[in-house]
Amino acid sequence: MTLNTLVDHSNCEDCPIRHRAVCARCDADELVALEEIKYYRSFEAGQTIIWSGDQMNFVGSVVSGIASLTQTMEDGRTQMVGLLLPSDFVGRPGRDSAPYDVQATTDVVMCCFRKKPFEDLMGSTPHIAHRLLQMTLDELDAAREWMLVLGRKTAREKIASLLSIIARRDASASQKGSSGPIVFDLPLTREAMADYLGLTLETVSRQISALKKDEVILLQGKRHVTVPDIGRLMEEAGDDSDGGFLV
Amino acid sequence: MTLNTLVDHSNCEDCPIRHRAVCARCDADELVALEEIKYYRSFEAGQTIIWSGDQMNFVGSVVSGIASLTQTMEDGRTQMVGLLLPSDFVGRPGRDSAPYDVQATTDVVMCCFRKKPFEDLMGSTPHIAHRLLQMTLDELDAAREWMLVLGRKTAREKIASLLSIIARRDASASQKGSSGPIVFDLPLTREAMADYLGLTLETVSRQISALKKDEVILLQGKRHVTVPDIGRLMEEAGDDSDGGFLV
DNA sequence: AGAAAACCTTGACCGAGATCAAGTGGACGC
DNA sequence: GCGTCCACTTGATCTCGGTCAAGGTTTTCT
Repeated sequence: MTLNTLVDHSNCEDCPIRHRAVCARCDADELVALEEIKYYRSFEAGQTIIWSGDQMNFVGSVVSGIASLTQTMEDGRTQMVGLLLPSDFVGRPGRDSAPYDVQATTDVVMCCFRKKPFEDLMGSTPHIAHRLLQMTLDELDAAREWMLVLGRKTAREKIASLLSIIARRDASASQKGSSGPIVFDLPLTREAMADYLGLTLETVSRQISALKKDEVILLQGKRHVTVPDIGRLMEEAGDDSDGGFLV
Repeated sequence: MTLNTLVDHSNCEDCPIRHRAVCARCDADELVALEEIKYYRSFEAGQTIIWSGDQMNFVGSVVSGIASLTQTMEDGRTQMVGLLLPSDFVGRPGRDSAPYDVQATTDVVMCCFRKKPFEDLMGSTPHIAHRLLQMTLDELDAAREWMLVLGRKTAREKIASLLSIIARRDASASQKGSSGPIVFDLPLTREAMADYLGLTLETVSRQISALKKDEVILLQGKRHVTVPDIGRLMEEAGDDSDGGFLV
């Protein structure tokens, strides 16, 4: 899923601009070229960034906040099909209309590039095209991993899977390497979690309570989560030992 | 889904070799270069083509038959995450190990390219890299469309969705354009359908019987299906009028 | 041909998760 | 401070699809 930070930032620490999702290696010329066609846009929590079917005249990446990709049936059933975290890429070079809604789950800042010049740049810069292919392959793997979650896991396993992804992402951001407890704030409402997991919000609530009761997680308030033992959480998720997810 | 024929073959009718999935426009030089590194492999129905985690030293495309991508949990629960039809591409340039099992659902012939030379070719031929990006984006869209099926549709809708995809693919192959009945043979066992839809085989069987009783489909034997009214079938699938699926 | 193995169907029953409904608790505006 | 709203929790009940079991049909093997 786009839950992964799709990019290796390790050799890119002092990148002068914010679209590191695209510039894996901070090549100076590419950065200058990108710099010239970029602009920022802000969105408030709850706002729809792109409607399914809309013309998309930009591509870009999330700078801060969390956006979600959702599909909706006529009768209102909705399924979240991806989460966009900071540095994740949005848009499909070569396509003109969006295949699903993109919504701001929290307040979001995006760094956008006008599509046409970006595509031109891609044509003349194989490195960017290659990077984009790698990112898209990662997203495809993550989407397929999520198909297993949606199709075959129980409600409890689904919740554990989601928490485990978020926990491990946060761990890699802050307490990387250490095997101590992981602490984070849930960036999603119960309803958003339900839409991601193919459940109802009541079931999400019940299963979170159950995991709390069994001390797989600790809660302070409704959103602040402590995971005392990530291994235990991953067992609950039914994942094989090392996780499988590309986080 | 890889259910789509991912490539526009329309201007490629007399393509002299079989990897049209890669050569969207039959550029002569590319074809010659690809020709030099290609070879064929055959697999029998039921055989595993690639094991999850295996080193993959080739990429390629399906020439005939149907292959499936599946993920399996330790306890044996399995979820099919993609169907590979003729012309669909297999492999991830730039990656060395396979993320899921690839199995021959029917007898399969694949046209393979050794990975290293193929990657070299990609580097020197932006056109191929671009094509591959487009194909991967299509697969990503299809995978996400399938997430809606897995997460939010009822058993009956799931079956109708699958039949509808197969029917429309077959229709575009044979009776294209015409609005008459569509006839095809199911290329999957009930169990494979169940694995694809996140159901049990009993439920698949029951729902197919129900669709037959309601005359949404007609059956001769267990596999030969007639769809008298594709619009009706798509209604049953819960798809919006024009389908959504990129077939 | 006959036996065995796949593959598929149908029935009876059960349970995980949905649905319906009420209530809690914190944030915010007045 | 108090009411209102929103996100969340919890309970009671129902239902869809899973599970277990038996039987039928087609294909394959000997």
